[in-house]
Amino acid sequence: MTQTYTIKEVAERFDLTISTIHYYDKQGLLPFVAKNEAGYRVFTQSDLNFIHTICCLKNTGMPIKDIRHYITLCMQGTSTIEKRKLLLLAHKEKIARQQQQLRENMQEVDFKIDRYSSVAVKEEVAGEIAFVTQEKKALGLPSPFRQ
Amino acid sequence: MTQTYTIKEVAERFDLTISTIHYYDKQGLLPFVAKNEAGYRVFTQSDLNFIHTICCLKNTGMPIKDIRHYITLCMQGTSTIEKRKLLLLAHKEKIARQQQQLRENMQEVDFKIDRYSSVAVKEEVAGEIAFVTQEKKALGLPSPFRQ
DNA sequence: ATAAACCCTAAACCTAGGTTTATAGCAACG
DNA sequence: CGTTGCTATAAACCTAGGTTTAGGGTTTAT
Repeated sequence: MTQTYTIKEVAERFDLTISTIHYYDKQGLLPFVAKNEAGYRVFTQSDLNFIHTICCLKNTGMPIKDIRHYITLCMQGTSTIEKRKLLLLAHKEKIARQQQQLRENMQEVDFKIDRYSSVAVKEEVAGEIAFVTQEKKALGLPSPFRQ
Repeated sequence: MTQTYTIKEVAERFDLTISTIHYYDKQGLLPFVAKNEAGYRVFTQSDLNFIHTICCLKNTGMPIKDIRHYITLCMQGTSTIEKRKLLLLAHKEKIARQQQQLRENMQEVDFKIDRYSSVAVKEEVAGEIAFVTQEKKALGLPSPFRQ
């Protein structure tokens, strides 16, 4: 017999809550999930494949309405293949920009950590405080430190 | 004379809106920004340095309350250097996990794009649809395609 | 056959991170 | 000196992405 999964099993497998799956269904992300006579959702293996894709898009910051658009295209058969590809290519660009952004900011954080790891860090930070204070003073403004 | 900047200039430089700067100030992210006699914010060069750091932390997903904590530590002088360093090290780990997550999911997206770029894509997708439909049918469930 | 565990929907609620609106005080230009 | 533009605060409003609650069926284990 073909295996099926309950909503609880799916939630555990993808580290989602049952509520989140309900929410995704209501948002039109799970049109492929069927229900049994009792009205319970019945998840098949291919449903899990779709949900894996949904999580992948979600984890890379795609908004729910765009994921819905992608899934809707998938449900429309082979005629939408080119559209799906373009949608994913555009998303790939977005991911690449996120990666670039993270790389740049990671460098800044690393730079600060390095500074905080220097043997002369106390002197350096004290010097910075002195500079800021002097800059403010020259303008007749109060120092922001030790409030 | 030491240069200063208006809120508008700061907003433009960091690609924020004036409202966002007001909001950040209200959230305690800008305790270092002084005001002139008229109550206008006066931004110095070192204020811009702090704001640069704030944007860097924000762009890597640090929540506002954590940024506020970091800034508060900065305002308390050299005694908090170790705490600041630990805070940034923890954040660096979070960035690294985000990078790992993006890398993995990017691979999946690439894999899908490759599939959609195959010469036999139409046959492959049709086969997938057939498989899903058969799997559902075996369970007495309807096919989700072409709704 | 009944308690415990599980599933359903609908609707209210929540949080983060802003944005908008209303009202009013300065500033700079012609 | 008035008009236009910039700035301020407070408070209401907004959006995304869920979460919680309420009320009610279903399934499973004892």
